[in-house]
Amino acid sequence: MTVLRVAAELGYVPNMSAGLLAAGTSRVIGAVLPSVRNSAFYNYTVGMRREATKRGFEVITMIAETPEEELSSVQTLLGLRVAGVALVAGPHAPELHHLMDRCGTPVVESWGGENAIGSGVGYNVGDASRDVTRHLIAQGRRRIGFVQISGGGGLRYAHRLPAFQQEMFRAGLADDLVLTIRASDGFGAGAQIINDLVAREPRLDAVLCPSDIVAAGAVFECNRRGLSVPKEIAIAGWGDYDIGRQLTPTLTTIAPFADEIGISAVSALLNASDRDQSPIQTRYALYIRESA
Amino acid sequence: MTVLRVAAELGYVPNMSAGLLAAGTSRVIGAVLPSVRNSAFYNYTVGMRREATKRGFEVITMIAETPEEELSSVQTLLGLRVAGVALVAGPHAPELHHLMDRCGTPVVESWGGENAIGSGVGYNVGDASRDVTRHLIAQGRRRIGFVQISGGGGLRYAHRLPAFQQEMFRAGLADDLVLTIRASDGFGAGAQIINDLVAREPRLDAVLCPSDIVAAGAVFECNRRGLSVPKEIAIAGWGDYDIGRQLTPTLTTIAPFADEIGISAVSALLNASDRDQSPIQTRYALYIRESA
DNA sequence: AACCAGTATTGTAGCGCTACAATAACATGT
DNA sequence: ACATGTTATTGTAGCGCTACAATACTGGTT
Repeated sequence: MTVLRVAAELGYVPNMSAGLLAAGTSRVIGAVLPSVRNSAFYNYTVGMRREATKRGFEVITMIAETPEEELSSVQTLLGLRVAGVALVAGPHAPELHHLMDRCGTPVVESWGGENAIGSGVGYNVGDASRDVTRHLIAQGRRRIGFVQISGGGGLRYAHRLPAFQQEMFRAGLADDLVLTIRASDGFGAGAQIINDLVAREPRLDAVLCPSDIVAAGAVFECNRRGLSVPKEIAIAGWGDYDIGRQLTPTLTTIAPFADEIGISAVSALLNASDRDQSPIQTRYALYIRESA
Repeated sequence: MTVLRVAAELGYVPNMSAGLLAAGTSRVIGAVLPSVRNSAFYNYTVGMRREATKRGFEVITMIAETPEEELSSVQTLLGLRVAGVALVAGPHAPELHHLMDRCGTPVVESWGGENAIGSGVGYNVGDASRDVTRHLIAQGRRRIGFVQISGGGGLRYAHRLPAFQQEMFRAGLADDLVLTIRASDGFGAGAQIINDLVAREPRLDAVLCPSDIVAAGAVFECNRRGLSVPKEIAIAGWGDYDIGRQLTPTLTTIAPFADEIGISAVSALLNASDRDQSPIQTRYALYIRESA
């Protein structure tokens, strides 16, 4: 036993490469993230780490902003012979599908569900979108604008718009007040969307934003214009970010329970033996606060 | 050559463990981050990836929220026999120093500088703090509150308070309006600090916040109280986060050029052969905007 | 004392590569 | 034709571990 003490003293760390090479399995799982600027992805990693630690695994993450970077990250991870790869839904390099099919390493794709690579984990974005829309309609809002995100992130939320339009149609309301912004716009988009939507519909009385960040930007712009939220206009966010709780008014939003996605992703990865390919649904909630 | 095509077709990825074991070196560098909830750390990883890619390396990151997690992350990375380890300044597990000393793997510690493990990379936090303080004093502010962060993150900013106090003393002003908040408080801290500081000094005319997030919270609280920013009270942030540009008023802040820290960290790691242990100073800037 | 099942110990092949030695093929000069 | 230098090809040891076979010890039976 004392040999271990001395070993530790000397800074010895077992060579995982060798161990892995000999044993053929490692206790490391790899996650590829498309940027980590928002707390949702952060919570996702927290969930992954919690579940992984519980089962004696470690999580290493690689950040990839483009499909090409994602592919090369996955190759690195596969080269390291990780026990599993956790992907996030989004546009993938075409080779990636092929690679994951043949490599034999378990994969999950989170935040998407639909025709995922490997098993899918995510919450029902369509239902969530329906919930917010119904809530706004029930409030008596009639001219509701919808803002969607283009580019990579947009893919994760493909079901939002159809669900919105379906609900609007069912209520006999116009569902064409739709605006598309670039994914990277951050807070700055908020001002833009209020300008554009008001220009198109002066009597605009609600906006459904793709994230709390955009929603916060929209609230700032409404303040500048002297438009009162929620009296004259309702603003709904998405993602339950910190800022939504602190803003005046606090933001009504969809909370995606991102940590549960992480937990389920790791579980799916490590139970990949039982070929239960049915997508895992995680929970979400509509938090009704002051802004809508 | 066609064999490579077939190999790729079959989803073959070279086993890095084997290659590493044989060659003794990998082209992967490992970074350990203490959470990635703010854009500063994100930009840091962007810089690291840019520089690493340029030199033909990959970056894998592990997130560790406690010194123990950090230690175990480093062990995993060392087990993987990465080419270098990039740490972020903060409280480390005592074993970590010892481990890094003996393991022979190059290390850098970023965001700190002072008595770093391995080579240090960071900007001069003291100078930055001095700059903001001088700016506030030059504006005619006299009763300036200073908010610091306790816990892990606080260590990265240890030089802020002394620099502030030095400048205040030099200007003949009271330097004891100091408040300490917990690192994790986010936006919520903003309200708290305005309450506490005003209670201690009703004629408070400026606050130096530890982050733009806290500063934004403070601005929100001032709005609620009907305190006009910057007319009655100046609010300075730190970190140049997105929100600071979008808030009304926009936030005066310190921009740390985090991507440069990342670039320098990777350079230091890969040039570790030349034992140039002198800390690397990266740039920063005081962005004077509306709030102060 | 001889036997056997059960347990602890030691020894060794081999994981998939890379580095480099050994060898083969070739060009050049006398 | 042969020696010599130069480049291309092939072969092989070994990186640090793990899995498992081989062997050495137990203690309880007959």
